[in-house]
Amino acid sequence: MNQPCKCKNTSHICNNFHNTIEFIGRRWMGVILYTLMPGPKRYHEIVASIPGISDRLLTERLNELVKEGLVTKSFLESSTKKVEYELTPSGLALKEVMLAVRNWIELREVLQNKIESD
Amino acid sequence: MNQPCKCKNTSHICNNFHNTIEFIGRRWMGVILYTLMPGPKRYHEIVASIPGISDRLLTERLNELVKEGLVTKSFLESSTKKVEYELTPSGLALKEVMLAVRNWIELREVLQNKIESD
DNA sequence: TTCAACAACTTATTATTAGTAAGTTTATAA
DNA sequence: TTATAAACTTACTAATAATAAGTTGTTGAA
Repeated sequence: MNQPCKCKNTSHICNNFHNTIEFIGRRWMGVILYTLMPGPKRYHEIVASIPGISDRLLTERLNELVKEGLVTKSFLESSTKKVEYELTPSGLALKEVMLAVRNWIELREVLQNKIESD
Repeated sequence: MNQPCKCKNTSHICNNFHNTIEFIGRRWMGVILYTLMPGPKRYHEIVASIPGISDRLLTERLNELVKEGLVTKSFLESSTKKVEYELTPSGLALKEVMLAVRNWIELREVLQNKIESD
């Protein structure tokens, strides 16, 4: 996804930032990462915890996450039909971003209410 | 975008979280917000600081931001053809999220290099 | 032991979103 | 007064996502 950053000497926006925020903002990506935060999950467990997601998109998003090194896929019990997905250290490190988003949601509610009551 | 959060009593993922992370992750949204962080900008200044963005999409994203109360649009000098876009307090509060994303990018580089050299 | 249901996809088709290009309107500058 | 620029708007094409159905191996009950 990203190259080593060379943004020190330009006035433009860092491409890594651009790529990253749109990558984790792709449809379902955020919630997939979020459900994996507590620990590894199997495919159908992810489906169960994300109402509305289609299996096609889930497969696609999980593949992208594996490709980017944020998630690992492992086969359980030497079976090709039992898989488990788990966040890598890089993936787990996104927790800070998730928390920042959650904090913002709460902060925003406060700010909007304040404005309405002015 | 969001409703008051009722997630305390469900095992599912918060819809506000889902909506929010995909809203700020829509194409160009992140970089538009990022360029507005230092202060208000005129339309053509935003175009100039985001290489590759089309004016159609920029207009669309700015309208969405205004609608969500993250940006205000004001007309300068009683002219209909000079506009300025500025972050609201809610919009500005997204800075924490942006910083978390930037931190993650750096952290990830460290983690990936560490893994490669193992 | 076979038949049904499940896990984890894959393929095909339709709908939504984004990108490109050209046109519009008011304002300013030469 | 004519040209250029600012800030859109419209029309059309390309890319991405959603829906629905089909595939392949696995497990579990009758």
